[in-house]
Amino acid sequence: MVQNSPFARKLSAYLELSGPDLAALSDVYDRRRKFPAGQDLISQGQENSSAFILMKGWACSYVLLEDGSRQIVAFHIAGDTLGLRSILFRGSDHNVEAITNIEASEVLISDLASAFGRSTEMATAILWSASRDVSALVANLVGLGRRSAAERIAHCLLELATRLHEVDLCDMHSFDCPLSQYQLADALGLSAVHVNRLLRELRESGLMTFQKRRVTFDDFDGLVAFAQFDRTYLKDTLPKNRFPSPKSNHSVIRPLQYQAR
Amino acid sequence: MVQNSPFARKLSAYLELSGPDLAALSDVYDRRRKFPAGQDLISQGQENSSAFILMKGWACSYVLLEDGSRQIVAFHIAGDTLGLRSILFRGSDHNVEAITNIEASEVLISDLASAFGRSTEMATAILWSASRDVSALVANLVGLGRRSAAERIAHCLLELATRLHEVDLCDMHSFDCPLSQYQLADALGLSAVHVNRLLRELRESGLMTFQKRRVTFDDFDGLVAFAQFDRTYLKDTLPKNRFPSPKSNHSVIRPLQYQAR
DNA sequence: AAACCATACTGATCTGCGGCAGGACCGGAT
DNA sequence: ATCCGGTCCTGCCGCAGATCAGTATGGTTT
Repeated sequence: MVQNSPFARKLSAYLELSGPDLAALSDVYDRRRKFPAGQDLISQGQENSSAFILMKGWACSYVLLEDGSRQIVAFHIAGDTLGLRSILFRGSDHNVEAITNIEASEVLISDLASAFGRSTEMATAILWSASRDVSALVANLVGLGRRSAAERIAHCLLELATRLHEVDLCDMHSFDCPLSQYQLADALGLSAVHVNRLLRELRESGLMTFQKRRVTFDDFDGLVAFAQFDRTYLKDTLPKNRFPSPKSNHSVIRPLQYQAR
Repeated sequence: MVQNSPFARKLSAYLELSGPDLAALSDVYDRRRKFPAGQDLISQGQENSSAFILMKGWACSYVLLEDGSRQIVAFHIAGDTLGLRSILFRGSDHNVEAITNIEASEVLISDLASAFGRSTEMATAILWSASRDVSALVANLVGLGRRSAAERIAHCLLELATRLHEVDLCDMHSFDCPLSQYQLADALGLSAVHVNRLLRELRESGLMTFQKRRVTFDDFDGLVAFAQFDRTYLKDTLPKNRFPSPKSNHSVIRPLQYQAR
């Protein structure tokens, strides 16, 4: 049950979780909460905000600017951590909003401390997981800076597909996507109108279709080429297995076999 | 000596480093290396790449795209960590280049493990430091998505000034800046030509001057308003002091007095 | 001193994308 | 059935910023 949770599955790409590790995670899962679509879980400036692990549904992190425009920083799906930075800071530097109805487990700072105390590997696994999120962030930043609008759209949806695939929510041909064109625009630094136009162009060129909350890749290879999507992008972030195995007897470093999944 | 290193100073905003902690850091500092301006310390795809702590000079992280354009992801100054993600991954997902001649200390994965094993606070302090870097990344991403070119330039230079101020390399009125207009353009998603024009406009409007490798804020308050620069931006990332103090007797959590510096 | 190269700087022209305005469609509330 | 708010879709116009095509300047090498 707990082993099958999306977060445990993510971490287990890095190390094999032991019984006590899983028990610690299940403490967190007991603090499960539901939020309706549209509600903010975390607000900018809010002090002592919580962190969460997203169990079900979609969410996004975003920042509001003084002029009223907003920039979505990341989309989150099952297994992602939400607002982990915030619990280390005095106040949150971003908002997190539920896109669909969601279920999320609250993570207390004491959970983090106990996970870190549990074993060096556990601490490193969490740092590793956080680092993957940073890699995604960097990829988005590069897109915003140097890719055309159409490439950004294609890239974003390909990346989402890849991440959904990791938690078995996408077969790499099509997936259900609850995002509105406005949300896509806010994530990609575009206007909703322009997103609409480009989606039509992508559809007419036979590369992909995004209609009725569903994304379909009509010409996957063509789309990958068009978006200059790096298929190895997630593979590069696989863990090294040269971590020295120290005194801890809780966890066993798992050899590199993640690719075979 | 070691206490005065820029990285130790950064971490000591979070916790008071104990003797053994400092000793561990000094091991790292023994592996100090020099790199000439223009050289890559870390290359995209490179396996088993190292991480570094930048001791002196400027560097930047960047990504190259297939079409030859590049996006600079972050500028690094003294005290910043370089390529920390890479040592957790199989290959680096970005390049790191020396902008000036630099001195950097190599960080081995065993250093990271031993720092994590040292104490829960040490592990959390490193996570905290990494989280601050992520916050800066998010701020850049927001700028690329939603700010005008001139705002981005102003914002970027104000942010650099703030960070330099933290390590006593800037008096918040002017600072030496080794960046070329090309590098600024690559960081802000602009063409060098346009950066040049906008720097002239900023100069003519009396807000700031960037000439001869030196940035001067002619009208600091005006510039802050123009760039919508959030002065509290770094304050929000100050540590909480509600971390539970556990078994470790190495380090003492320092109360919140960082602002008073 | 000549040659070279990197960077700074400028003007003319082109274009990708935003802004606005308006219409179609749909599901939910009354 | 009617209203209403949200989302999708389209056409037109204007502008921010890219691209091209240079000149100027200052530092380094020979």
